[in-house]
Amino acid sequence: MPRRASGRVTLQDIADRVGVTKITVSRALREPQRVSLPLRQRIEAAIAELGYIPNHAAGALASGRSHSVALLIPSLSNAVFSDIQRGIEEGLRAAGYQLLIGHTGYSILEEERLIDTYLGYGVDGLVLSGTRHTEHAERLLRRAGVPVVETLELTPTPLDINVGLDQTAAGRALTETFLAHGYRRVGFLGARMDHRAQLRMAGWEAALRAAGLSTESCLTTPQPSSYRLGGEMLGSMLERWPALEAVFCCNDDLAAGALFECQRRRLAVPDALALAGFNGLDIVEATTPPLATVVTPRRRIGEVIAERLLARLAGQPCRPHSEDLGFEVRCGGSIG
Amino acid sequence: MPRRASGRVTLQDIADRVGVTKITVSRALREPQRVSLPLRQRIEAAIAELGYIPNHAAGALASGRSHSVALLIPSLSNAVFSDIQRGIEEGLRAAGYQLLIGHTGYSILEEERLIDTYLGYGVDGLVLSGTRHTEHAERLLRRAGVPVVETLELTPTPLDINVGLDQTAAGRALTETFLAHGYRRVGFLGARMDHRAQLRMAGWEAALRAAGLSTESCLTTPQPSSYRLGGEMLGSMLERWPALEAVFCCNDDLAAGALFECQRRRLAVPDALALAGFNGLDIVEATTPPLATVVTPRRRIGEVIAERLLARLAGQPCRPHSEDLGFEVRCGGSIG
DNA sequence: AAGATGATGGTTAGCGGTAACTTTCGAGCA
DNA sequence: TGCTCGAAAGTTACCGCTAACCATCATCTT
Repeated sequence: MPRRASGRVTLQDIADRVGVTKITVSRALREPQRVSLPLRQRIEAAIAELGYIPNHAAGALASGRSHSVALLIPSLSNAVFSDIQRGIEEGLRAAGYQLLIGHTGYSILEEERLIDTYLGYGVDGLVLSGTRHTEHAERLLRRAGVPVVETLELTPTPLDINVGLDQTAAGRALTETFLAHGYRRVGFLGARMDHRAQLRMAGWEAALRAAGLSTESCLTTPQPSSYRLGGEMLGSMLERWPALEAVFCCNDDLAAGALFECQRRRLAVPDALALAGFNGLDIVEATTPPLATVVTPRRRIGEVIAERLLARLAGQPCRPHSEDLGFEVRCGGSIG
Repeated sequence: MPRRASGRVTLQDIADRVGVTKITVSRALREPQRVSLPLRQRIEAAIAELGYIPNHAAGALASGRSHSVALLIPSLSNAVFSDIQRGIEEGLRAAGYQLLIGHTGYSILEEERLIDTYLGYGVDGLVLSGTRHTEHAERLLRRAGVPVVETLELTPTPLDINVGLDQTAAGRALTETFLAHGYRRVGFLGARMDHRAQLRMAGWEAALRAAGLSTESCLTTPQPSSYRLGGEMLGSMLERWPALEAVFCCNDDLAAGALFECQRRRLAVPDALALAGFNGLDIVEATTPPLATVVTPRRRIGEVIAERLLARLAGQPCRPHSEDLGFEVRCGGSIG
């Protein structure tokens, strides 16, 4: 009895070809040692010959496992997320899991939509950037019964697994480095102002408050970061607060843009103005002077996520918890 | 009869709750106008109350359509791909399609694996970066019966839809711009050396050959591009070919790294050395001087991909073809 | 008033796999 | 020789959903 004419090759086609039942073919693929060698070889030959593509939708439906994990990231062009992705992917691949990616564009609504989609495909785990989600998304996640990782920032109330670093402490530490070098008028320059940027800014404020200094010189925008924007915003800040001695930019891109603007204005860094960024991307070492920054352990975060996820997928239970992987303040040459 | 205790909420649970059959619930979701208003409202209430997550794996299995499209990209951190992604996503979302992303790390083997995975999930379309694939991948794609887009570069033998630009012509045009400005010793600096980098290099060679000039000053590496690497490689080139007048870097990151290195060496750009990159990313306008580059219509490429894909998904047939969206050479200030 | 019509909802049969149990059969052992 | 046992393959049922067809009933026709 022929299968639907148009359709793709199924297990049944392979089975017919070899003269066995489809469960045997299924086993030859998933548990080869359970099928005798000669038969297995004939099955493999038939698979190659007919060009069989396993239907994961069907497999996931029947077994409840898909051997894939979804990672939802706010931005594709931000190197922060690509480092984390690499760490996760490397760990998962070794265990036979595929990493699927979704792009949220910093929108928790879009995140919700993707959570729904990927859970609907039956992914075995989910990694989210950040700890803020829609109410509906949290409900979905709780009911889903799969391990969920929230990453980058830390939260006292993790949904499940939380791996990251204390963004506020990092912002504070960097600001205190400025203070330790004698700077007093330290501004904050922020773009996008997603939750992590807000936390860093809170750290900046806390450090200044603790030192009894003004937190007035603060310029933020919801626009996405770019080199151009960093330059423009630095211009605005200098115009508005000419006595500014140092600027903490909420990420490296903005800081680099600010540095380029200083170069155009022939404003010496760090003598006339000190600068710092956040993340420790490639560019901070390329500029002259190298930029001060907070180096975040992104690769390591990805690796730890993969480890924790695999442990859970292997059946190891654990209760919600946070892991703080720390950070490192680096002075570069832009704080002097 | 109770459903499995542990499991998630299914259509049947909603149906039981409301007192109808599951097909009615299914219709309420997919074709609301086919279900009477009062009943629909009761169904919607039950869905909200019980927290139903549709199982797309099952839906895709039963219907053969998943309302999702996969995009496979070589690198997450490269802004080139994020621009394309944005263009595609915007177009697809309006039509109710989800864009799923896979990361190949410039490996066609990994690409093959992801093609297999996503086809196995029943995606309705596939967008690939580049035109080179494994033999097995091409076989899978041909059999899959879904629209396939190859993008960025052009090929005389597209699998299906091909949208991009002529990388060789672009490399040649940029090199000819150097020549038009009187430069004679024009080097090529390339990293990663994926297929597109090779095509650009071929354009550089062709332009120099046509002008009867030497193609000796060429330095390439399989390492991934970075600012640091651009600086280091420029150093090597200057050491080896001190008389070099201009360098065509195979992308903007390398060019920026090279420019930073020139600044460190107090080598005036473009007076002592001219530089150019490729792609037209944000950074080329941020540096001093702005970098010469080839601006590629990435966003537009993404939009056109979405258009073509949607036309095909709506049933409009078409035979394999290529679309050339062109490019624009921009001199910045680094060619003088 | 009888049949045609359209709106609404139900029935049946799968999509392509896998889990769990069962059958078959030859080897090993007392 | 009779029995147990394990390896190898088969049977059955079902995962959650949708296509295609069918049943029902109020509303129109003429």
